[in-house]
Amino acid sequence: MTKRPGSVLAGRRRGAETTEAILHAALDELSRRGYAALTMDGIAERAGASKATLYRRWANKQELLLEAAGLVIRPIDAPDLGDFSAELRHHLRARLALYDNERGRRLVAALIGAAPTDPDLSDALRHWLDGVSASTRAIIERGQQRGDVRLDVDRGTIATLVSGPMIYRAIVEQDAPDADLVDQLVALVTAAVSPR
Amino acid sequence: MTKRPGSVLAGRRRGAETTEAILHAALDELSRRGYAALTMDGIAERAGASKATLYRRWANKQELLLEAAGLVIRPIDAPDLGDFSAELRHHLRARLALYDNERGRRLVAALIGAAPTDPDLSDALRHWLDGVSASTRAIIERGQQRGDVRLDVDRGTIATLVSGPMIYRAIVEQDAPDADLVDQLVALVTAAVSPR
Amino acid sequence: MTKRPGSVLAGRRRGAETTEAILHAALDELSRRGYAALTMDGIAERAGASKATLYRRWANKQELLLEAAGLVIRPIDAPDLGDFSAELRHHLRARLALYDNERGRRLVAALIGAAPTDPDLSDALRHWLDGVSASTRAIIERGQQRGDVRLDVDRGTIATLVSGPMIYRAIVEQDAPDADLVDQLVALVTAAVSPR
Amino acid sequence: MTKRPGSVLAGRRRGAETTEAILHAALDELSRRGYAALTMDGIAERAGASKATLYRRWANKQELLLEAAGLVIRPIDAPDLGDFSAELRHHLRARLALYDNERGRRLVAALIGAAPTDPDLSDALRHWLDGVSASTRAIIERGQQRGDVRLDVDRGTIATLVSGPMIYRAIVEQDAPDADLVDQLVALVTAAVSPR
DNA sequence: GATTAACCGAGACGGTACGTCACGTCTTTAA
DNA sequence: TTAAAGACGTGACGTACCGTCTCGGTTAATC
Repeated sequence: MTKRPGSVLAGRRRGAETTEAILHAALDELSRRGYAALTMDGIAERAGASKATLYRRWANKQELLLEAAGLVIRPIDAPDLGDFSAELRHHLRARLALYDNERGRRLVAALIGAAPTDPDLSDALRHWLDGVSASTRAIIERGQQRGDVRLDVDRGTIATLVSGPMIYRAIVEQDAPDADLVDQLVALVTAAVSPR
Repeated sequence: MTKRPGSVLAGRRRGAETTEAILHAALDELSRRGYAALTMDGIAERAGASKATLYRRWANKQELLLEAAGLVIRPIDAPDLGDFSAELRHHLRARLALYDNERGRRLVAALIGAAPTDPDLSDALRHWLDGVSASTRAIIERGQQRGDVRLDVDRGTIATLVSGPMIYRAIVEQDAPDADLVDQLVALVTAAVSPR
Repeated sequence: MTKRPGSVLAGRRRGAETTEAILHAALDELSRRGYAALTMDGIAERAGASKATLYRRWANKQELLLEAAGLVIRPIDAPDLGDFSAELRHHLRARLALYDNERGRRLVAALIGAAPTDPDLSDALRHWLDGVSASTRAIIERGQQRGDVRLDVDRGTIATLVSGPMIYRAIVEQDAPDADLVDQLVALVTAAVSPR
Repeated sequence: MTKRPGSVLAGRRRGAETTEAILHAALDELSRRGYAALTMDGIAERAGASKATLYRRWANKQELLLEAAGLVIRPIDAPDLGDFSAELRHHLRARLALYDNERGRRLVAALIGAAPTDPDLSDALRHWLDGVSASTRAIIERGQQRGDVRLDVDRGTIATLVSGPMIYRAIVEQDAPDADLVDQLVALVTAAVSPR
């Protein structure tokens, strides 16, 4: 019997592992069977969890997917390398990792496809996006401070200009963007924004 | 018992008006209630048709949506205007119509989101895409023949470079791309591809 | 031009062969695939006719089935043989033909099963029944006139008494009533109704 | 992830009240609207349950109806009363309850009508039948042991002889068999099977 | 022999019920 | 207290059959 109410760690406590197992199960199901076949029952079964546990942690399917996506879609840094072209190339190459596998592409496609319908998803997508865009804008800004980049270019547009083709290649053309695309992109943008 | 014709043209013909009513009902529902709320029953009811009639024409929801999308997503021409920048600007501005309303953006987002899962949708998307890309490539080719555009630029990459930001703005940033974006895009690309 | 509205009979006549083909197709389908699988489309196809032709002749499925049943369920005569037992035996043996095959049993079962729901069917069933019952009652009446049968027996009850077990064996026990059952039935009834 | 019990008794139990509500709803619908108008949606709605719940318990409409029928069609006892005629009369009168209302007659008619098509239904019908027949045979056997009934009568045939007219009156003639029919039946059978 | 009206096969159509499946909620038992 | 198991209401899916309706084309009675 010996009830021990004072004990802080009463009850279960295994929560973190379960959460991770569920998130990975979700990503597994996504890459194996595709977005359309993603079901909460399927994720629960693969995770060895119960559906109630899923709903205890996330309000609905979208929220779970969103957090799972966060495991894959990580912020990408943009270190100061002293040269605009080098920085941009470095940054864009770092982005390739997300798209070089079917799972990543499916994940991003799913987010984009569902976003116009789901406000939460939409917000999250926009937030992730802002981060990515911020890196690019920072690179441009440093370039402008250095004198590598003309002062009259619009940083937001340039950010859109480099992000667009990456996602377009990955999601619409459904092919992995590669170093070659990055290089051409860097060359074109560099030519366009260089002073004179 | 009469002679058995077995002819190809026997029996009542499918009503073209019904088909159109259904397709428009689908687009209506899409723009009013969003992709997630799209139901075959809903479309049938709005069209004044029966669900059986829908399934007589299309094997499933995706196929119907696909054809409905075809009504909105039309090929965009790229006439010869004698000048690279002018042609590109004209072409990109023509594309804006698709994205300047919620319905068009939702439609394209839905297609992109569902494509990685559905092979038919994927094919259709790719086909539409090829058409759009072909227009852009033709503009670049004419520019190269005129001498407006350097000969060493990769036409496919340029096509991706201009298509990407348009869709990115519309679908990911969820905002209508406007004449301003087009102008900046044209300026940047022109600067990048101009000889010397 | 010469419009002649007065003319009553002009135009093609309905084909008797088609009607028969349809009725036989219905019976075919019934014996092959059972009542539950009976569909108007199926009957039409087997008959090489069109559904419209079926509905031109019969208002609905029940009516068609009813007429088809009439081909199988024929009135059974009860000739005067000069002896009550002989007449009853003769009559009941004549009834066996309807039940000695799966089709007949299914048909009667279908009629009986559907009758409580469908008033028309119910009427038709009752009409057929009255005929059968009338034969039995006539046999009993002749027996009473001859002195073979007691005058105080209720003819209707005796009719029910002999009809009941036949149908019961066929439809409920789902077995063909045979000469043996008839003989036992005749013996029992004869014993029960004989004078003294 | 916790220990996986895999135990047989885990999870929410099926509500017995729900099951009963559904069965009664089915019988309600049957007696109110008839067999042909019986729909799973209708039953679900009347029971305040969902269609999914119906299909969780029964594989299809037939199986549900079958179990519902079991609530109405109960085994009928045949106690030893020391006298053949009295026992037979008692037993047959007990059977009247099933047929003295529209619902019971419709139910039995539906079972009989559908049985030739559906093997499960057929088995169930036969099983119920065997029970009823067994009671009658037991009555006859006791009669034979007492000397009330001749030893050379076939018990099975007598059982058919008394069951047949009851059902015939109820289902084919579509009228409630009453005490009068029972009395006449008893009188006739007694006369037929009495020694001498 | 030409006209013409009804017939015919094919099959589309609006309805309605079927049986399935996933969502998100809930209850039960065990740890 | 937290978990797995799984029942539950809801509502969409895609299928099947009913009885009705066009559509061309055929056939037989009347002119």
